[in-house]
Amino acid sequence: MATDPYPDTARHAHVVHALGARIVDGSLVPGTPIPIEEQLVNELGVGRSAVREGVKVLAGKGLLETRRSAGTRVRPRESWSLLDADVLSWRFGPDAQPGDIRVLADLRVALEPGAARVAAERADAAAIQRIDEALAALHATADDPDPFIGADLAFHRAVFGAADNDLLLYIYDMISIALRSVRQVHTRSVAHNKETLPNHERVAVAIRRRHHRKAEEAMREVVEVARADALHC
Amino acid sequence: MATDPYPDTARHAHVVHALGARIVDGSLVPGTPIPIEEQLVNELGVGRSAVREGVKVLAGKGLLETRRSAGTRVRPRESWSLLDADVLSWRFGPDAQPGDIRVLADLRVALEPGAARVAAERADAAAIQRIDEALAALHATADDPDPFIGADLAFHRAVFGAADNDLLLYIYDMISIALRSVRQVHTRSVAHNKETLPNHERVAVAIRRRHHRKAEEAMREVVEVARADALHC
DNA sequence: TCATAGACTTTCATCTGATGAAGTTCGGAC
DNA sequence: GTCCGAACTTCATCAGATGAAAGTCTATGA
Repeated sequence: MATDPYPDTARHAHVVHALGARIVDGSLVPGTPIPIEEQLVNELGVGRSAVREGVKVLAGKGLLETRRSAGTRVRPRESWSLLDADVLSWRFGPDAQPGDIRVLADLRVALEPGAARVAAERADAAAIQRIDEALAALHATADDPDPFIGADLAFHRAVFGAADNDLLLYIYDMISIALRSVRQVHTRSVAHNKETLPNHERVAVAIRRRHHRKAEEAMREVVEVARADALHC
Repeated sequence: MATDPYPDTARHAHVVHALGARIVDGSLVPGTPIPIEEQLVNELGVGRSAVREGVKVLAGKGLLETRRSAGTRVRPRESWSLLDADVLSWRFGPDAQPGDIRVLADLRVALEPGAARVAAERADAAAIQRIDEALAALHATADDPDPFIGADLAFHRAVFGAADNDLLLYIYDMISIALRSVRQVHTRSVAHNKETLPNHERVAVAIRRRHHRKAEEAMREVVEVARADALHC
């Protein structure tokens, strides 16, 4: 059952990861019963408590469903907590599906312009300053593909933070988990990076001026370009 | 420790709910250690296994953190899985904070216009038909405040469904959990309901015609009105 | 042949006790 | 006053026992 990223400690976390990853990547099909507790104990080399705790965690994320005496089965995909950090990292692993890349890119297009708009409505001085700082970092790293990714993520996070909405920020953080894994989506050439700077600048300026329409449009430009890049590769 | 919605069975679920609700409503402050296992066993009237399984589930949702020999403590709010179905239902209970209503209304403004836009880009014939059916149900229940709420939620869900993006749909389903609880956000007068019909209609028509700009604008109108209503009350 | 009641089996649910490991605390030596 | 270590606290995990509920099989009667 693959390698074990949790050597001695955190046995129950090992169970969570081992089963969770196999469910999300499709090895364990929804509706199918998973091996019985005793067999998991043998396969995973942990005690029954650890198995049960792990299974309960996955049930809490909507991936599993236990029924007394009827076994434990994988729940249908509609029940999964798709924006759970673990579920996302299992899904957007090193080799994510092309379809998932599209989902991610579309989600940004659907979400980020609106978030920029609300940010322009709600941003206070401190939030605006954080955006400006993030923008400066963006400019500073434009020649450096690797740090630029982090600066880019930080910029977008600053925008979401300015909207003063914890649910929105949470959504961004989850997107960002996925983005970071499938870094191709964000790994553009230096030329690409420089091209996107003016758009980012326009986002920051528009928010600073509380111009929600312009903030939204500028952000749309940013994420549309990112989507085109992502789908092109 | 409040009443028990889980009488005999599902002991661990009782633990999850009892602790989770108290964490999210602020009774248990982040950073504070919660009672030790033995005490929880006594307070909650369940065995140690049930307590441990429940605590693990909450840890999986980012609400708790256990450290061997150092107790179990409430994690900072930034770590919570804010879009988890349980966390949302604890937060947006019968008496949600006014600030949370604002967060919800803003989130819709940030999200739904963009979702409608992507829906207009991606909708296939079946999705468009589902939207039309939902629109018909909306018209049919306009005089009936209670069924109208359901029809409204169904319409918006159909729009999100048309975007062919499971993450987006998941986000909507979570929003919908919150909306359903704080139904004031959606409980408008019959007059209000009738006023909003043309806007919904415009959303449906724009998506049918693949006109993303109009779909977005119409949806913005819908959620801006809803926000104004929600913040006004 | 077929339907059905009841015994049997499987499998999760829970409790309990025992052992271990890793922080915490506190006293004592210097 | 500072540092070391022993005692203590508290979670981590295993193992065994009991229970409950759902499915399965079988024998019986029509």
